[in-house]
Amino acid sequence: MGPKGRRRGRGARERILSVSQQLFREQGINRTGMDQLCAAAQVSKRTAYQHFTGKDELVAEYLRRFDPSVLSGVFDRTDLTPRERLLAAFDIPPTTPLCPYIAAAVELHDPQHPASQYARDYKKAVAARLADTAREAAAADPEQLGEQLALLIDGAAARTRVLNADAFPTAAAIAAVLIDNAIPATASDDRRREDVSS
Amino acid sequence: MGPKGRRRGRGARERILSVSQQLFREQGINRTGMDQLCAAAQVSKRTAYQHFTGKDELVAEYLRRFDPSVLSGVFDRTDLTPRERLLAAFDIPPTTPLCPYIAAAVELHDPQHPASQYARDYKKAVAARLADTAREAAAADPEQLGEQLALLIDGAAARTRVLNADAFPTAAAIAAVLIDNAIPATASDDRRREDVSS
DNA sequence: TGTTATGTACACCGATCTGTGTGCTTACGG
DNA sequence: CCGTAAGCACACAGATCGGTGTACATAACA
Repeated sequence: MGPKGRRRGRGARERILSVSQQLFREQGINRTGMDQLCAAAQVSKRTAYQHFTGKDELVAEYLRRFDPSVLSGVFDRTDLTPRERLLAAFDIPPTTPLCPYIAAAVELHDPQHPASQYARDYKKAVAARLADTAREAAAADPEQLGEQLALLIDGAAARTRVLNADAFPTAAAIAAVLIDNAIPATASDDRRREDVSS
Repeated sequence: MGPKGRRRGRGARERILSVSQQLFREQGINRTGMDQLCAAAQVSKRTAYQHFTGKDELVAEYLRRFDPSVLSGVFDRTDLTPRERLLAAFDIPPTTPLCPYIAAAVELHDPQHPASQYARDYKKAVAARLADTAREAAAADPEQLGEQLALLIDGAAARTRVLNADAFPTAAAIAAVLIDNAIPATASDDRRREDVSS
């Protein structure tokens, strides 16, 4: 239990979760078998099932490893004004096949599945964070703006997947309109970055 | 080939496609086996594979049976002004588990799959129809508005699925803002239906 | 009457899936 | 040095999957 023993594979559990990030995103959850996953993680199947009671638990745990990079990565940028932070949420699609939460909800197809429940919680949390930031930016109705921006993000993610083309710029354009409409022009930052290209 | 013979099951093909609509939507594509599907359609598996070369073809064909009810159902309403038609596209979520095109793209997970390709075509067609209607409504940039509204619809669909709560009202609110911004107030119809409740 | 589609019933194939059972190896801790 | 625990290799169970092969039944048309 303590941080004593255990050296063999230097953290089989970590390796399993690590390759889960890769394989579940690249191939999908259903199309990634435990055999392949364990082989890629250089872990025996027996060991995997000693760390996770089943694939369901593994999938749920896999989903819980995204917040730090995505969610916090945007909202913790103190160098940006709240208004800029809201827009920055649409600049994160460098190599995103599809929001894994949406993918999991669709693939598992069971709202009661632990992973589906977590996906729901996560989406609510993102909307809440957006609402908080909107409130910081002195938006008229922060909750509504947060929910609207969250919908835009999901729409861009889904549409990017189906069309195989980046839909985030479109979403960002809508977001700009909504933000301008919701935040009074007398707000703290009305300095524009129009001509400050590059 | 001709419309002559064939009486046994009175259209096995139709029954197969009919239950596909139900089962693929209720249970998902991957979780619906051909055995179950054929049993529900009261069709022998052998017959099914004489009508469709494989499940892939069946899935693709299954997706092609939605346009009439959804797409045309909204755009062909001549009783509405173009502006109202754009908004009416967000009033169609009576019993929609999830847009089947998004679901298929995620579940099949192969952009080259016939069904995925059709999903792409369909989404483009919807955006084009929205753009046409936007042009009818004298929008400033019809293509952009069409793409934006399409994104809102997809966002509402995805979010409804993940959160298990209807997200179309939020999308409709955004749509109203975008439409008001894009269509000059001097357009043909500036009659409001604010107080005309029920 | 007989031919030809069309469909049925049902066993069956090989592949793949999640999950176990079993015995062997390795490394650390006393 | 020896016990213990973590891990490995590997076969295997049981289920389900997509898809086929085979033999038989029915109905329309000649």
